[in-house]
This record gives sequence, C-alpha cells and structure tokens, in this order.
Amino acid sequence: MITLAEENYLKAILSISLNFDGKVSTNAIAGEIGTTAASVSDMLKKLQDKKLVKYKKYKGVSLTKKGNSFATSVIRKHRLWETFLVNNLNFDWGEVHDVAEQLEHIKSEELVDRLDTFLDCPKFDPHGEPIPAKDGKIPTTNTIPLNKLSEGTNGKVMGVTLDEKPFLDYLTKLNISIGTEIKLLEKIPFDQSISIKIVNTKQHISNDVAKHLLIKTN
Amino acid sequence: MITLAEENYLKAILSISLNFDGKVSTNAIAGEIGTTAASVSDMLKKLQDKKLVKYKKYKGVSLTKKGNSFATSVIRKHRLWETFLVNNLNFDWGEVHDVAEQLEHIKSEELVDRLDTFLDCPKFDPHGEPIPAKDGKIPTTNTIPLNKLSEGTNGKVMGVTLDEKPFLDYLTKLNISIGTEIKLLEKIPFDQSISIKIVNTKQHISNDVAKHLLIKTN
DNA sequence: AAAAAAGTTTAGACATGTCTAAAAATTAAG
DNA sequence: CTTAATTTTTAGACATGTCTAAACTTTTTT
Ligand SMILES: [Mn+2]
Ligand SMILES: [Mn+2]
Ligand SMILES: [Mn+2]
Ligand SMILES: [Mn+2]
Repeated sequence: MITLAEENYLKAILSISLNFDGKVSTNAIAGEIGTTAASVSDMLKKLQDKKLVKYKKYKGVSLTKKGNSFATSVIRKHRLWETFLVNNLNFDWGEVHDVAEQLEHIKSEELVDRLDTFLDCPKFDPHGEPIPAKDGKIPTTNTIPLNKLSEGTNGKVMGVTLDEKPFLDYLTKLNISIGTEIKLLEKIPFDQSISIKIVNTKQHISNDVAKHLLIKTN
Repeated sequence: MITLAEENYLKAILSISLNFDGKVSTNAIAGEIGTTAASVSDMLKKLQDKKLVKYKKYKGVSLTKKGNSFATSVIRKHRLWETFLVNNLNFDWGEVHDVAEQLEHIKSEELVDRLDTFLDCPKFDPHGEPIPAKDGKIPTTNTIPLNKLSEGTNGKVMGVTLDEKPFLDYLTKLNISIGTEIKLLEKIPFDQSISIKIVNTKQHISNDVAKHLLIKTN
C-alpha cells in the first residue's frame, strides 16, 4: 500500500521533472512540498525500497515506470476533483486547490472512473491544465507562456500553470480567465514586464505573472 | 486540529450511544472500530484532554457537547457522500460505505455545505439513515425494527441500520429495498425468525436480518 | 466473602513521518 | 588545486497511533 505522504512525494517529483529535465534534486522536492531536505532524504530511501523511484545518494532522483504511474494517477484525481468542484459545486477556480489536495488521496479506482464519466471525461481542469487519462496519457496543447510571445501577437488564454488563490484572484481582477483574448503590445527589456490588451483595455503585468499564462496564438 | 483517528473514535462513540444508553464501554468502542481495548484507553485520554469526551477510568465514556458536535458532523459528511455516490455516480447501495469512510474526513465546511445544496439537502441517505442537518439536528422517523412488529402487520421498508455489502446484497437478492411493502406473516418463537410477504411472494428471514430493517406501519 | 472471570488500564515496543543539528559530499571560487 | 559555499545525508529526537503482555479493577460465581 502506498501512503498519503508517499503519494505527495511522487506527485512533487513528477511536477518538478515536467518543468526542468534531468534528475530531481532533494532541495527541489523539499521546496515543492514545504519540508526539509532531511525528510526528503528519508523518504527517497523508502520510495527506492518500494521501487517507485531510482535514487543515487547525492545524485538526485527520477521516477520508475511504477512511480510515474502512481504520480500521474494522483494528478488525474486532483484535476478531476477540481473540475467537479468548479463545474458542479460552483466553487471559484481559486478555491479548489486545497480541497483537491485532500480528495486526490481517496483510494477507489471505481470512484475515479465514475467521477470521470460523470464529468464527461474532461480533458482539462478549471485552470486549463491537462487531465491525464486512465491509461496515463496526458492531453497536449500547442500553447506558449505569454512571456515568450513576441510583440504584436494575438492569442487566447488556454491555461494557467499556477493555481494559488492570490494569483488567480489577481487574474480575475485583471479580467483574465480561460478563453480570454489577449494581444501582447510591448515587452519592457528592463524587467521583462509586458503590456497587453484585453477587450480594448490596456494593462501592464510583470514577467512573473506572464510566465504562468499559457497562450494559443491565433 | 482534530485528526482522522480522533474523528473515527468520536463517531464510534456516538454510534454506540445511539443504540444503547448510558456510558460507552472501552470494549464496545474497540469492537466498533476494530482495534484493541488498549488503543481505546490511550485514545480516550487524548480525547479527554481535548475536552471532546467525559471519561472516568473503568467507568466508561460519553461525548461532551463539543465531541458530539464533531461526531455528528462526521456522520453528516458520511451520509451526504453516500447519497452523492448512489444518486450521482450510480454506485450500488452496497458499494458506498468504504469510500464514504474516507470521504467523511475531508476537511472543508464549504465543501459540505455545497455538496448538501447540490444534493438538494437530502434528509435520508441511500440506506434510509437520517442525515444530520448543518445545525446538528437529526431527522426523526416513526419506524420500528421489523422483528418488533406483531404478526399480520403491514408496512413499508424505510431504512436499514447496517450498511455492510454482504447484508445489502442479501436484501437485494430478497427483493428488499427502500420503499418495499412488507407484511409480517408469522414469527417463529424457537429462533425468532420470521415469515414475510413481499409483492405476493412469501419469504423467510432470520431475526438477525429482521432487526436491521426499519418499518413504517400502514 | 473469597475466588474466578471479564473488562480495563498501563508498560513497553514498534511503525510512520517529521524536525534540528552535525557530518559528509559536491560544486563553486579564488 | 585548495578553500569556501552549497547541497545532501545521517544521527538523534519527537509526535501520533498501534499492538502485545502484564497488571489492575470491577463484576460474577461459587
Ligand atoms: Mn490544483
Ligand atoms: Mn496531496
Ligand atoms: Mn455508511
Ligand atoms: Mn472513518
């Protein structure tokens, strides 16, 4: 049996390895989970024993096929629950992450399958993040982070890569949500901040915000 | 913060005290939870410290107002989730208990409130058991266990007081579900087993089965 | 009222998961 | 290439929750 703590570590390792490639460092995991490097070292040994990760002391860690499968399943559950909470229980997209962190650990294959069916097998969650299918396949998109676009480009917001409430509340305040049409007007070299146009209003946002907005260009 | 284990103990104490009255014994709790008397003693001290129970060594335990409120809330969540699983995810009434045992521990008042609204504030769960309201009030019914009825009485099955799969599967096999019309034909003094009529078929069931069927007489 | 049985609590151990502080290894600087 | 800074691991402690075995209370029998 895999424990709740183990699931969270596997999920963290997968999340990190999706952004950067190569082996995942102890510190990176500690940062993601909000724990100490010492705890991570302890846990990596246990995950190694269970053949969920490949781990060499001081050399970082990667998921085994089995570990990747568990991690993907947790993310699948997380995003299906978030979809349920927003679509059916009328939660705001900024309020669902913490509850989904709990729901993702409920153990019942049957439950996940039926929830998936109930929701009509959604491909993306309320933040536009892809929901892995039962077989582990993750839907792809041809989107680019807003900060990588060139000046003058038009596009549509397809997703966000951060689902913390303060960030999502700020987006809502800026009138940005999934589907919003955006035009990149100007990039400021000094701080990489950018000017954008949203439904005829001009706004200015930091690079930190822009990099978490996934855009599909027209 | 109240832990998952503590919630299960409080729920067990409430369940027991609903059936029998007076103080709840250590052994009864151990039996209900499926643990040892030693573990129960340990936990009762902790619950005492948190003012969730009133406990005197060797003299049994009872819930404080605070403890009762937590226990009731756990039962409310359990039954709301069971209702969701049966009504919306098309689970059979015998398949939901174990999953609900997990879901009942998800921490979010907002979630419970919204789930309740989503389900149209149901008063009874799929097994006919009353769902406590947000304020803790438990819907009442004027029902009697089938084994307490006298011969010749007609009535309708309003609920079951056991939700283990083998029992519920057996009921399904007997064509008994919530709403089924039943007539008590004969009580056998030797073993308290009884003969019943269900939609023109005669059946014979043990006292053990009959005592878990709640009947509303016509 | 003493002895036996049943019920309950304590003592000691163990598993899981976490933390701080210290030691060891790796990487970056000088 | 040696020292310094950073990263990672180990050692030791602690909290939670569980268990078995032994001790203690209460209840039941004789
Ligand atoms: Mn999330
Ligand atoms: Mn989690
Ligand atoms: Mn149940
Ligand atoms: Mn439970």
